[in-house]
Amino acid sequence: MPEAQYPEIRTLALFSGMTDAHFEALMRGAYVQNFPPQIDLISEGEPSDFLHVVLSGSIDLYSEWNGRETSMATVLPISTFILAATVRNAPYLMSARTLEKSRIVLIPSQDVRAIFDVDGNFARAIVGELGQCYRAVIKAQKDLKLRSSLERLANYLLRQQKRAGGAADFDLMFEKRRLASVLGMTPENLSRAFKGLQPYGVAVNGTHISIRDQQDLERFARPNPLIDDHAI
Amino acid sequence: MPEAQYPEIRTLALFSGMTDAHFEALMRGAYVQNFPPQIDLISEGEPSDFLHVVLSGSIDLYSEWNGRETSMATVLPISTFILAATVRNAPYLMSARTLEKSRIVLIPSQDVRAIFDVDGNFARAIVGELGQCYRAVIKAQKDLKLRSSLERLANYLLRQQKRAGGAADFDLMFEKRRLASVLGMTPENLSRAFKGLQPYGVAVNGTHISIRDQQDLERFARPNPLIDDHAI
DNA sequence: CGCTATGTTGATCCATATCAATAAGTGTGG
DNA sequence: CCACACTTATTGATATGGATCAACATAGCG
Repeated sequence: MPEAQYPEIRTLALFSGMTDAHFEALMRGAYVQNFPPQIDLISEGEPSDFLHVVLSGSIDLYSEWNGRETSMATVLPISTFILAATVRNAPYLMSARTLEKSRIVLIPSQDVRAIFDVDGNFARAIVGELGQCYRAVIKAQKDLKLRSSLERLANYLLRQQKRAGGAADFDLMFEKRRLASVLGMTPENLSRAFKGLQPYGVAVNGTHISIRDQQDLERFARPNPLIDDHAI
Repeated sequence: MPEAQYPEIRTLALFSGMTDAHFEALMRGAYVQNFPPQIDLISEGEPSDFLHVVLSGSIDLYSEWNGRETSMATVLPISTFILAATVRNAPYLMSARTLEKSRIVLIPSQDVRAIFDVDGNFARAIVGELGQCYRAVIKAQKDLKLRSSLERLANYLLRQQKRAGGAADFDLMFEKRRLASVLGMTPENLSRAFKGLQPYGVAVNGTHISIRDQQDLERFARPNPLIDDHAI
């Protein structure tokens, strides 16, 4: 793996605390690859051969059952995915595909486990990461079980607005078809849900969103830090 | 904390790999307490002061939002809960209450974090535990997003049957009211769902379940290891 | 034994899915 | 650059899963 890739990976919380020797041991077997859009990287059920790091682009984590499919999450740079499967040496629970042209680092899972076994700092960093992932899924599950689809959309928009810097106008990060799946609804229902938020000052034009009266939308959405705050 | 409690906690995967010195340091600040049924142990949003270990009884993890409530999971002996909040030093995302008379060990979270900081083996054990918790929630989310309530119930019954040893007859572990909440439906809908499974050979009498033709039920339920296998 | 919580059943309502048709983008090759 | 194909988004009509409301039955429990 080319030395030029080191720095941006090294700065990830997951890798920043380990010794140079261990980090280089990890990178020795790793390699970077560019993928076109809509390429399947992994399929659920396969053994976890590689820990993946997204350097650029974006990844859709999805699952299938009985002919149905749902988007579970989106991975954006710079972060890792399928860490849990790697450390547990268990099969992937989700499939992954590129959403756009993406640059991915592949680190052999056995190398990750080998360093994990001897490097306490790396183990602690993994705890931090897994703890965060776990809490993110719990929040997603609360969102699903406690809110209607209209409420999920409203809170999603408020979260995205915050991510985009808090301005009243921003753009959706991915196509509505996928947003619907992430939010656990059909595209048709999402289309109607956007209309359902018009009375609360939400205007949609393609991927562009305007939130006219944030107070008003919040009164309806009732965002809650224990569901919506990504930092906690 | 009385010495007599040590062994059963010590054998937990989470604590079995650490040195005696560290384990005793953890136990020094810990204490055991007996709680009656229906007692709130923690509330979501509170700082994570204690890591909890259930020695006997059972615990309901639940969440609330906007006047609604949902059961997220049930904790059975002998296992820990709210580990993620403890290691991240973050507020609880779920509330916990006893379902029956329960015996709980309370270990100060700061002690857990202190040992975690110096004991690599403990850190690795926590990775194992968190990885498993994370994967369990992912499976639960797939169950919720990919299956109808009837399918969730059918697969739940098959999982419980396996847990109970695989016999055709077994008893539900908790009341239907709570089961409905865990499965993400109303009690009325659960009642009807049980009827809806009669054509597949499911008979219900109070908390007692009989699965007349497992093949038939499985043809409907289509259990999948990547959702239903707790071991993977 | 009665009180209270839980479970069942029925009637109805509502949210969301499904089906179908159209419109609007988006990319491709001539 | 346009015409075409193809995917995505919207809109309408309808079906259905599941929630809600209400009445009643049942089972624990003091």
